[in-house]
Amino acid sequence: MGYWLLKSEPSTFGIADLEAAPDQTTPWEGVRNYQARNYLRDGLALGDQAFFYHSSTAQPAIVGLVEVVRAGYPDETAFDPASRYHDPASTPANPRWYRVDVRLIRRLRREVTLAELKRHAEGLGDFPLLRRGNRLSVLPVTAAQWALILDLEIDSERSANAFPHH
DNA sequence: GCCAACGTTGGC
DNA sequence: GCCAACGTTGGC
Repeated sequence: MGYWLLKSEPSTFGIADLEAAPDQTTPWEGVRNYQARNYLRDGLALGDQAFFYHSSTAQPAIVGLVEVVRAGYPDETAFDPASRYHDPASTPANPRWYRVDVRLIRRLRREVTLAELKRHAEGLGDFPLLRRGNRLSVLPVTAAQWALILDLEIDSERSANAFPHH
């Protein structure tokens, strides 16, 4: 099973919006970056899990867990001139952009903030979210990173001790 | 194909 | 609101 991190600005679509959505499920659409598109089209598989991350907000943080309930398929918002995500270069015959459907597994018991993740940078290893200048809105997470972050959710001190600095 | 201009992202 | 990072566009 694969693990991922999905960014969203809570002012656009936050964890509360997902909670309120029918079946707590939403298409993850509007992604207009090729690398992120490739992950959505080719990487995220049915049953994969992902962190729901709030970006561009006062306290950037991982706030929930979601599951992929439909693997990559064309993002039809690109075909719609009325959509903010419209892209005339994408057509039904030759779609340029893709989306997946995700369903909420649960909110985290507490938010795991970006600042906290940075404090555990050493234990997390090469984590794309912490890379300088990172702007990818869909990014892969290793099984070890997934497990460490879920430990942080429960007990940040214990997790810090489990991955000590020198 | 190069690269300057421009737009967007996203932390602070 | 600022600004660094960086992807995209378009002239040449």
